[in-house]
Amino acid sequence: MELSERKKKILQHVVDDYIETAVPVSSKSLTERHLSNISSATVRNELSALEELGYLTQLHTSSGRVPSAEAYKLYVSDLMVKNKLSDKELDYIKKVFLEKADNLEEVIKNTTKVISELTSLTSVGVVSPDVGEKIKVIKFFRYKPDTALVLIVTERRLLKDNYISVPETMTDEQLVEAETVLSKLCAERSFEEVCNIKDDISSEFSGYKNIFLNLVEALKVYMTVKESDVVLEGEDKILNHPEYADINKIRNFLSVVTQKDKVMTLLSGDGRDIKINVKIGTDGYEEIPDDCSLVTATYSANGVKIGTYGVIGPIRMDYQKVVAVLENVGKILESILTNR
Amino acid sequence: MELSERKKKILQHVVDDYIETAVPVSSKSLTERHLSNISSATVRNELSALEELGYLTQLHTSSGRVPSAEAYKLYVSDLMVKNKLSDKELDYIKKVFLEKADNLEEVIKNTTKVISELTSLTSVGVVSPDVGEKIKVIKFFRYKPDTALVLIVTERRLLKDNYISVPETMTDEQLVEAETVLSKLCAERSFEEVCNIKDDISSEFSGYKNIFLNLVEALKVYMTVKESDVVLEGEDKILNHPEYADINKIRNFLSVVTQKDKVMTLLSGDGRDIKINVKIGTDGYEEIPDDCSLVTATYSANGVKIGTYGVIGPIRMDYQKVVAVLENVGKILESILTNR
DNA sequence: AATTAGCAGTCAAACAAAAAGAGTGCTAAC
DNA sequence: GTTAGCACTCTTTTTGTTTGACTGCTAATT
Repeated sequence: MELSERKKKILQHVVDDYIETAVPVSSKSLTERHLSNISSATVRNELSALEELGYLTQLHTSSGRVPSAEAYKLYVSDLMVKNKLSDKELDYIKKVFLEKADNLEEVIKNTTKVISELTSLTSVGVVSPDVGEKIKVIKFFRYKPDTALVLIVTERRLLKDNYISVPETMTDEQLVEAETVLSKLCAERSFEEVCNIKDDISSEFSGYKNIFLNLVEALKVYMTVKESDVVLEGEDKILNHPEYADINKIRNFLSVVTQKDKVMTLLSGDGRDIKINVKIGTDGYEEIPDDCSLVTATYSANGVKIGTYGVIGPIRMDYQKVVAVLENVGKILESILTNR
Repeated sequence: MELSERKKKILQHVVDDYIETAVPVSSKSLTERHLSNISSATVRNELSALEELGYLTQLHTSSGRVPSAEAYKLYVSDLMVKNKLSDKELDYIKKVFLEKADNLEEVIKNTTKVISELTSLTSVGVVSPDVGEKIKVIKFFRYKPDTALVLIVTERRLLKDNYISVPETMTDEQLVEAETVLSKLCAERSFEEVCNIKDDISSEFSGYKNIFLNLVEALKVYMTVKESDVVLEGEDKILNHPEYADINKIRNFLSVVTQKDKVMTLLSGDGRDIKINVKIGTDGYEEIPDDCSLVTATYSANGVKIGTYGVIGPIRMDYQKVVAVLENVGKILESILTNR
């Protein structure tokens, strides 16, 4: 059912005010602040109707109204006035991204830092797994007699956190040889493809079968999101929100947010095309406390999805600001990543 | 002034009980629980004297006694009975350290995880900077036309988080050449020494002066503690302590603990020989909230200090357990690191 | 001289009752 | 459809009272 214009307007003000003050919104305050042309009694009737429709709730019979999860959803999709960031904020974003960042990981870290700073919320970022990434070069670096560091250069980043064991009997020359051969084998293929050529290794490569199998294991690690790919920033920001005055709520929130694996499943869920994605309330996601929202955006370079970033915080968050920040950061981020 | 045996005993019980219950300790409870041979009135006299001496405080005139920072210090150094860990706990520690860990960083992460788990406190770990470390090999890996990854193998670890820029005009062969030459130059010298040979580069090396200068910059990064060398675990554990029921206290604590640079300065301060180092209350350390303690231990391999680890938490913490955990983890850690 | 019993005094915490205040819902008039 | 006005509800704040856990002190005891 479509709401009347007036209902929409009133609902918008309720959400606006509630986000601003964290106090249940009364009919009187609405007329005083925004609706001087109609009486509080009229507003009361409308509020009552909006409650009937499921957009508002009351904590008790004689309290003001609080938006429901449904109301927030409508607010974000329809009601909310899109905000622009101040010049100061824009400058801040630009400044941070001007800093030297040699690799994707640093860029993500900067991103979450900026977002958390500007929104005063906990921010999360994750790099998508490398499943479809094309490999450019593979390099082995033996630094212990039986262990070698694996370096993998892909289109977008340099992976360097994996080790394979090599036979101590293998000479350095043989290892270089293996490197050359396997690099050739993998070049221009995606992680997925490389993992699937397990069986038909031609005679040319057969001497390095063991190393290759180790390599495949290493690749697999990068094909699912790793904990180290999840970046969190400002976990403590939640403490500044009045509705989190209760220790148990904080504990609950932190227990979600400090477990990176939980955050991973949260973020990996949405592979949709929508740029900005808002999950309000549980929305069926068990991982989030039901008074939380998750607002995320995906970023891509040259049309390929690189990762997801966003904020997680109380359902009563400043969506105007959050969306504005995510959009602006997104723009800058994409331009940086595309020009690499 | 030396305390009488009886005073010591009473003080010990007060601290024990207070650590256990978090409730101010009364004369009656002391006689009931531990001192059935003397009357509560006598204990009251002793408590009063101990308060006079600065070891105990009262929250208000008719409350039980709470240990002062001084009392905790005395408790840890003199009074406390050293505890042994249960077999279960020992097994747990051993199990964790049996897991494969290819590098020092992973070992530290495991260490902090174990400590936080067993003590229910926030634990911190930091790897000492590499100032005096001897370099074994240096490797450049060009992964973008103008950027190369620097790999440095030292006695204790593989450093791989630094990039230098190289002229695009430089061929891969020249880079390998530079690598060989500089590796030779640096081998068996410490970071410090390498940084100081800036001037007298002999003609043999002079062709790579620029690269060398870049390399020195990279080395310098490892000569001070970096944020990524600081590991924190269980930041949320503080929420389980009853004296941290106040949001502001939590905020205060978390603001220290989430800023790795603050933790860095905290941990880098103590280069003393003492194995276990206890800082109770502020003790002049501005960084710690004054109702917190920091208990740390340094670990070394083959006589060289490798880093520091420990716990940070409320002044009322289970020092018996903390010390026991740190000592046991320390033993295992040193044996692992020494045998590498 | 050290110990102890006993008691008065103190203070926080728990409880209860009352008052104040903010809002709504409803009715009747406009 | 809108609005004024009032009764009603429920929270929050205030105030007062009681209870109980301690201590400190004094005077008696060992």
